[in-house]
Amino acid sequence: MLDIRLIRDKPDFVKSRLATRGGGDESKIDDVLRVDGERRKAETALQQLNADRKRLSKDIGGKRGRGEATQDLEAEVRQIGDQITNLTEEAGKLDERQRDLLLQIPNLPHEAVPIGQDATANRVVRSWGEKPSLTGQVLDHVAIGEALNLFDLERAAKLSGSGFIAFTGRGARLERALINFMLDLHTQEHGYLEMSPPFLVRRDCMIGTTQLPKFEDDMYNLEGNSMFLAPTAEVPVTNFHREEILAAGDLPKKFAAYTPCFRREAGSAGRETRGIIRVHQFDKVELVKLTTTETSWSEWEGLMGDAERVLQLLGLHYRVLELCTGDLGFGSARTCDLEVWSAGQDSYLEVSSCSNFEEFQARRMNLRYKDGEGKNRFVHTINGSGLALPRLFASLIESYQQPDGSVAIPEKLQSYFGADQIR
RNA sequence: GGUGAGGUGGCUGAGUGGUCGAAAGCAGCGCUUUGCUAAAGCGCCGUACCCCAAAAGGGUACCCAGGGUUCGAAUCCCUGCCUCACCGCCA
Repeated sequence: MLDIRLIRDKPDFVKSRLATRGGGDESKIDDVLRVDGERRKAETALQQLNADRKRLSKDIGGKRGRGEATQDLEAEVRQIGDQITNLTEEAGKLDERQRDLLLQIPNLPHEAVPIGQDATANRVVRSWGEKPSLTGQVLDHVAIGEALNLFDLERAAKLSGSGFIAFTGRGARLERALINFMLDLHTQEHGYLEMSPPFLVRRDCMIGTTQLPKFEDDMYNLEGNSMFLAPTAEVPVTNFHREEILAAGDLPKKFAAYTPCFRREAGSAGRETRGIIRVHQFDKVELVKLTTTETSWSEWEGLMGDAERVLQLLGLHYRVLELCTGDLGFGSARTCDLEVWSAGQDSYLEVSSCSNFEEFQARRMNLRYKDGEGKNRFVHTINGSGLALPRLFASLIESYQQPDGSVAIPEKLQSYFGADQIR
């Protein structure tokens, strides 16, 4: 959520930054300002009435103590009370309307974000490793997985419909090995605190991390819409300290969490849906940082490096893509995607989005910290997956497929997997 | 699911209808005095929002949340949420 004071003070700046996203959101700024003006007017009038009532009520108390008549005063205060009732309702509605509007406005892109309309303007920042040199027929992950019985898409569909996966046997073991490998790496070498959070979260949490109100159609909800299946561990983990005031000395806080993720993927049928690339439920190890204003950008770089390290240790070729303004997520100020090479698809595959939200999420969560001067400031939130499992899995078995149909296991993973190959 | 107890400022903890935004203590900050790793005294010490061009200053709201009673609610009533304890059920 943007700061209403920033919008009041620099409306043109806010509009021009929003305009770079190309979503037309800048038109909402005038609406917000109009409602804000009305709201403040109502609030000021209301406060005057409250002050009057307070003063007169005390007079009544005093007069009664002296045995004086108070009927006239009481009638006056009663009348003020009626006005207060009406104005309170009006002010409340305006306040709610302002909040609704603010929740619909995306974050301002950071000035370093390349300007562009869509994904074609995204910029490759760097790449690591080389595409694997595969000899013989190159299979995609579906063919490999089916040949080696690593997962069963047909039977998973029998259970839950299309878009679900069941890992089986060595496939399940490999997935688990990847999860354990990542968690151990992030907690033991990168200093993250492991967390195993609830997967079901309240509506307020979904608002806090910007899934709601805009993207409700993509979320699974239960219990009469009051509980949601988390679409990413970002939701429970980032909200963990919501409505708290942290000490600056306790920041940054770094969390690593493995959870399943649940997404309806409404409207994405037919897009990138082959195999296990886009499913309704997938496992992911997520990284979340809560930082101060001063350190958030270096922490963002660091988080990205931590996620990249997984790919490096697994020997997977990847590239880092900086998203342009038009492709940036709703709440993000700046995002880089990590994309691994998919030999089977002969293209890159997103496995992680590393985003810095600056204050945007913290304002929604009311998550603050006390800085060195004792002032309360909003925490900066950063997250990125480290990484989405099915896609990482797909890239891995495609990259390490052997001419004889087996799959080699990277050295770092062997102790977790318990073997050096799958055949 | 049942029964009981309870939710007050960073913490402890007073406060049962009127000058209570809230005693006191602890913690924290500042000053003074004395001065060997400290003590004493004094002062300050919540958050949000609004008014004001801004500062100064002023105001309103907030004692879990939402309603209600009342001229007036931390205080009385109702509902909800949460915490704790015990019982029941259960992986």
